[in-house]
Amino acid sequence: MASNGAREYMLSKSFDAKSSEAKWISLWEADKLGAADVSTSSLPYVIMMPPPNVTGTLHMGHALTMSLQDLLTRFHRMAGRNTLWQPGMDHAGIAVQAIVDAKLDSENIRKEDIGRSEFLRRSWEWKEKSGGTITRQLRSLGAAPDWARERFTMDAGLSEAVKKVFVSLYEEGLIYKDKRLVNWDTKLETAISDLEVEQKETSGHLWHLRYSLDGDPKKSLVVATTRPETMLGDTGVAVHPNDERFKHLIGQMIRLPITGRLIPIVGDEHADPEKGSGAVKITPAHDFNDFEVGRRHDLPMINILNRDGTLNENTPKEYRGLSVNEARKAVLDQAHNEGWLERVEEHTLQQPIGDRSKTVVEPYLTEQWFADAATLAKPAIRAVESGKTKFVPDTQAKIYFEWMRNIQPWCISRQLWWGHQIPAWYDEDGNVYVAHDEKSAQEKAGPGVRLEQDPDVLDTWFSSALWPFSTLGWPEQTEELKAYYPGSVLVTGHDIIFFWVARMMMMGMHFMGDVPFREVYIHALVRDETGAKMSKSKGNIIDPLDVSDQFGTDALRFTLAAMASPGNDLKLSTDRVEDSRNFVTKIWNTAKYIELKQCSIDSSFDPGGVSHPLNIWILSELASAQVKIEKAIETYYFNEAAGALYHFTWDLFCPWYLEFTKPLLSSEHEAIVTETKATLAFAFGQLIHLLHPIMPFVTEELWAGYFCKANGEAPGLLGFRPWPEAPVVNSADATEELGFIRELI
RNA sequence: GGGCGGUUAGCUCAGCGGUAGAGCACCACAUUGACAUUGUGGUGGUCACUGGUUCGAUCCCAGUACCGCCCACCA
Repeated sequence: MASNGAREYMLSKSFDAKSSEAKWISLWEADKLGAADVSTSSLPYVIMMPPPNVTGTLHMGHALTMSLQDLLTRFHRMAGRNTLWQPGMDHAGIAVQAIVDAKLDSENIRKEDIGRSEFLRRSWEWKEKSGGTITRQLRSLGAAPDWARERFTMDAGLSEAVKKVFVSLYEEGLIYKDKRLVNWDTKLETAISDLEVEQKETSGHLWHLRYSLDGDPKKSLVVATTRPETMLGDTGVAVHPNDERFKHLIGQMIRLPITGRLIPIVGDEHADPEKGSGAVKITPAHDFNDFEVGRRHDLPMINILNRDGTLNENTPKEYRGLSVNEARKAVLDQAHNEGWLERVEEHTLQQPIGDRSKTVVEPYLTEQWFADAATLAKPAIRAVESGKTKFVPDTQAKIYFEWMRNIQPWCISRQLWWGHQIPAWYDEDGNVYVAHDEKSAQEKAGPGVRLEQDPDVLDTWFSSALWPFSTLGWPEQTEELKAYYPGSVLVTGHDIIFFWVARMMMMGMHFMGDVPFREVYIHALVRDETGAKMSKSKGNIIDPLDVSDQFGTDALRFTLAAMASPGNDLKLSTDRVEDSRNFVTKIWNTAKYIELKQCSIDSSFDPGGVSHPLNIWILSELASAQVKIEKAIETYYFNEAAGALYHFTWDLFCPWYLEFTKPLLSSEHEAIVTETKATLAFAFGQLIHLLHPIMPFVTEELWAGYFCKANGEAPGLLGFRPWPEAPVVNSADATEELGFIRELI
């Protein structure tokens, strides 16, 4: 090494995040940093990336979850594990269909006119474009999964898994067709699951309607309703069997206004004497409670709605084709004019809204495919009870249990085109043949029978539920499946415990006989400044790429890690990111100082042989910081790992140690100078390793830009290097001085 | 109605049985010294409230208030 002090700076004045990021992103990929090696014997470490939807762009929540997963993967890779971070994307059935629908709308094209195959072609086109955007964005967050293994939920292989699972569950009686009320999205014209319905508080009215008894128009009964238009489908009125006011009326008939239909008064405990008027109208085809009452009393079920939510041919002529709101007004007008509108009250109610379409959801009587979730849930519940899968933080397990123990049948069919078409065929008599493909369906049906495939597709979450094993090649018994199932940890937000975690647990237990992952780390949701969930429709998205452009990806990642304390949602402020950016700069300048002092890493450096108390001190502080960091990462206390790195660097290493090295390095004792230079280089080199999982870019840059060059080593990726041992120092001879230093600081 | 979480400095948040912490903001001082994307020092807190356990509680327990979220239901 040159010792004339005239050597030029190798490190630039400041860290240029943008160009550095571009460089390392492509180098990591070229050198296959993320590649899992199924043939190695080292212990696997597996994270299944929650596949982002192919819709739109990544948001701050993605930035958080991806940063944490990347951090974990990098840490465990350096620690010698055979890591697989499995990337991919989800076809997001409803979301994509809604987007393609909207584009068609804007071109004044009806999807029925272009047909299913053209619609699918356009959807794939969207997928290619949007999916490319997302993987680019993922890369720019520093994510280095095993890109060669990228999967899409509608890949041939994954579709194969979906068919296999459907057929097999059907044959086991765990998938069945049933005619019952489902939540119906009137805009997208499809069934959706309970989970896809949001309740939105709206102000409305409670209308009291007076119905006359048949044959005795002087006697009447008042019912209260928030939805008067549904009376066109009423088939009864219920009163509580013990309600003294009404019990004598049970069994009598009412002449329903407008339709003139005769409907019975029934006694049912659903009627709450305290609520409304005490008598409740029963619309079995358009209300979940009324459906049950209708079943108990064998009332007819009259569907009054078309698929688009307008009134159908089961209503009087003048009502047909009206929207629900128009029909409501018309019913009320008529009631007012005819004198049976008793009174009106203000009333707030929860209106069901489809989470994708943001339009009204109607309970709708249709035939749909259901999965027997209660049966599938049982082993999945036991797996968490017995600790085969652990939730972190463990309070999240309660939420899982609560839902799983009260789980309802899962409506898995959707009246969409984009998705996995249901592998069921019907003959002309409506008999159903569930089979892997048309050929085997034909075999089941017999020769010459005309078959038509079910036009519906499966709920997106049906294929996502298989992700932990379908991505590994299942149903083939691949090497990957053997090596990488079950996964180590699933990292996700609490908003999809029900949607996804629960269903992966069910499918994993059923088809693999084992849990899909040993731990579920539930991280915070990133919220906006008011604490509201960020969402496109609210327009409160903070784009992580903007933040990373402004402050650098390392700064963003460090901020997210520092804020990721378990259990709490986090409200992101750019002040914090700015501070992290300053931290990156601090690290950069530290490296420049070390370079200026011409320190270089000596691979034979032995921390135990260091004798100057200051050098012993910093190495022992480094060791204790390192232990903290390792423990914090292993227990998912990312905030503590980030905090320990920050504290060590900014409160100990820079202001104290670095400052003290200034006089030491001008010492006349060459041994002290040599030892101090070596310790500086060693400690900082080690620090770069410890920082790498959180801040991959600046650490790679420093490793290659200074440390490798200074040592004449071939620059290898820092990400491939082994996680260092914590230094062990021999402090026996310096106990007093160490005590003094610690006291001082 | 059921469940979960929160309440700590002006702001965003850590901490957690033994003189209350960070960053930002604010104030003062420093400056071509690795670093102005800086350094040093400072202002600022009945740790929501009320009881209890304890030698000692911001921390544990019980309750109250307010805030947020999830689930269910509302004629």
